[in-house]
Amino acid sequence: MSDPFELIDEPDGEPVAARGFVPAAPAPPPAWLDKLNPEQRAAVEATEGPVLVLSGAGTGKTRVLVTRVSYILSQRLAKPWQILAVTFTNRAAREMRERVLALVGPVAEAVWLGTFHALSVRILRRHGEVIGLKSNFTILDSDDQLRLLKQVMEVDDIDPKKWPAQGLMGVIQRWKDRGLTPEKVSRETGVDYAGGRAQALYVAYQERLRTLNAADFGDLLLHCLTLFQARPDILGEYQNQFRYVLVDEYQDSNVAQYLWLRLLTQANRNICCVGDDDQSIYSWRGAEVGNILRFEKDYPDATIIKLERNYRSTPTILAAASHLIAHNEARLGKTLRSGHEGNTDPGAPIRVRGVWDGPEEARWIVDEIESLQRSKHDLNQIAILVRAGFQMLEFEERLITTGIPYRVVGGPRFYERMEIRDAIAYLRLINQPEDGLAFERIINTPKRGLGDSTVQKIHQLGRALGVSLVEASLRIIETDELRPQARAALRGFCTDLARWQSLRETTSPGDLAGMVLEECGYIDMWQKDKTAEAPGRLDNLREFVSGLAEWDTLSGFLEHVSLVMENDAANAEDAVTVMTLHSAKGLEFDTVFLPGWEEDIFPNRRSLDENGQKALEEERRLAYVGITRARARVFVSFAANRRVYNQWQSSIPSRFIDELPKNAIQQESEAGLYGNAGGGSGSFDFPGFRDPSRAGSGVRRPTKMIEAESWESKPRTSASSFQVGDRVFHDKFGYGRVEAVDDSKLEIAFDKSGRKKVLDSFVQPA
DNA sequence: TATTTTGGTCTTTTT
DNA sequence: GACCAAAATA
Repeated sequence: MSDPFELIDEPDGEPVAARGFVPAAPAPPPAWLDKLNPEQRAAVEATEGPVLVLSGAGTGKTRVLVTRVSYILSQRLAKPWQILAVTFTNRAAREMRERVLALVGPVAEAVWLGTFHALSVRILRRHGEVIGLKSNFTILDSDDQLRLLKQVMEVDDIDPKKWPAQGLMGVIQRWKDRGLTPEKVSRETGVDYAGGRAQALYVAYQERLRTLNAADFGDLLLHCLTLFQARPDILGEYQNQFRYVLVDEYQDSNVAQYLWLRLLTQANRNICCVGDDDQSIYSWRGAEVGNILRFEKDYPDATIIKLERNYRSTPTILAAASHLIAHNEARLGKTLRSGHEGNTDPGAPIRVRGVWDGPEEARWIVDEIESLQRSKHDLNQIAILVRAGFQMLEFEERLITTGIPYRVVGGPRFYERMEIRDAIAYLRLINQPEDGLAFERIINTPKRGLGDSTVQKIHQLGRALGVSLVEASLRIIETDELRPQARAALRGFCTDLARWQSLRETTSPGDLAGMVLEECGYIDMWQKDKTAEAPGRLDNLREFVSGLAEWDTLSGFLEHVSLVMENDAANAEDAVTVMTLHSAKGLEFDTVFLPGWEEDIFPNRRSLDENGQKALEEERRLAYVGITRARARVFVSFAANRRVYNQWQSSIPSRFIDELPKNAIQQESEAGLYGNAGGGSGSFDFPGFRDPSRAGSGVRRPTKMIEAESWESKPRTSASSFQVGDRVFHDKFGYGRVEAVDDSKLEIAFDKSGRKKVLDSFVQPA
């Protein structure tokens, strides 16, 4: 790629002049600036001083960030490595990098661009010794964290039934999110966990991490803060280096990230934060909307720019989203309006459909996808967005049976599979012998006759001598502590490990991994395994090894794995996307399906129970995010019955459905289900559901639901023990009389709630 | 030590 | 109903 701005200067290490930098000869404004609207352009050109860009959905937020970086480079306001651009997700970082590269060329490679976590790692790899981390430290995933914490709690005799490790993990993580090291935890919420020992356990946990030369996710930020505070000289270097700082999705930053930014920017204050309070959906993870709300207080001289022109969605979709989000009270207040002025086409209405149950919902959605496919729609432009991961299964099944290609984002992740984690554990141990968690994971995988008792002994010795498990193993095989069998096996393992370690310098990671897995017998183990999933696991291992070939250092690969838990290859082909609403933020599609709009699912019950009104508003923001992902078509659906675990439960349409403007939606319900078969829209009631008192009027006699059911290959449930005319009682709806029986589905005229379809397992004879 | 059985938990969202 | 961890059994 050409480089019109001649920016590939050799790095000079030290910035020429930290402040008052004026380009010798200002370059003419690049042509791509003209493609911006006035607000966007203002946000790009306001390079000096603090800037807050309040950017509604689809208003060109990423474009502003990308252009701003490019602008700073093209105007020679800074060298590439003097720009710090922070994103929230790896995907956002990748996209931003690609787009900046496209605008200004390969110089952009040198920009410090990445997630908070990735950038923190970069800093810690360099200066970690200050806070006691060697530069090859391991980053633990949540699995390892939990395992480690369990060990710590066990030492302290905490009853895992009473105080689950997961709970303490949450407490500690929230502390870390707020930038609290163990000493700083005082009267914070959560100290009374585990009978008031939470803080002591936090201390112990951090100590264990240190001896393992490891850090968890929260530590990456936290250690940076400690480092900056302990060594003003190092902080000063970074402050000097980063002349311009840009932050994406600022509304999702937590306290630790806020402090991180503040430390790095307090010298020259050229910070530009972009965010949207209406899309703040991570408070459960410690995000503080307060950060964006207090920006003006922190920087009284801040320039504030609002982006409200939406170029993504049809006016109908915008109207629906705006109407919905207007139900929230805590807002900075922005109004989205269409960026295409004079456009008279409002676009298709949002289709809202009620169905009988989950499988029916999946069937309807996939049918719609098929018909879109027939009319030549790009499958990549279609997404099914669910509230929670478990909802995805239903759609996957249906997509598989119909043969429509799909991909699941954020689903079962490649690197979390057991065999992959095992393989990684081998590599981790080779890379970093102190990694005791990796050691424990693989010491007896494949089986070497080194069971619990042996591991316990190694542990004991290790703790007594204060050395790593590998070191302890080496010592213990020189003694008679272990039985001859175990001793020989352990000796063999140690010898192998030493040999692999020595090969690390001379062998590529890919070759090394292949060799290790072969020699340790891991491949063999799965080949001997006759279970159904064994071949798949071998495939995964093969893919794993070949994927490794792209890396030239082992540590580089391991870092990638721990920061990017997804397998980002193999994503090109035409496929429908299935993912959670959370991971959909920042993306856009022509067509979006939003299933499961039912009370307790969406808004999520647990969330509401825990955080009440605040949570409801966050759920509503999530709905807003979902709708605004769509350019042209939105489909909302809800089912009258859901299977939860093994039980059927009847459900009520989500309150968010009522919050959509009636003139923007087209309501449709399954024949017989809501009494408006034949497609009359107009009224936005769902008789018999929302307003039981009116259920009687206009309810057409339900047609049989078997038609749909017969598609299922599942065996029929045995016929109901109820008969027409029986008096029954239902927990939710009270007393009633059975009007019709269809397998296990009953149609019942309830005395108080009108006529409903329910499953026989929910009623009892009255 | 290895395998089977039981019992408990899961379904909120992720770097 | 599926998955995991701990307990019981071979």
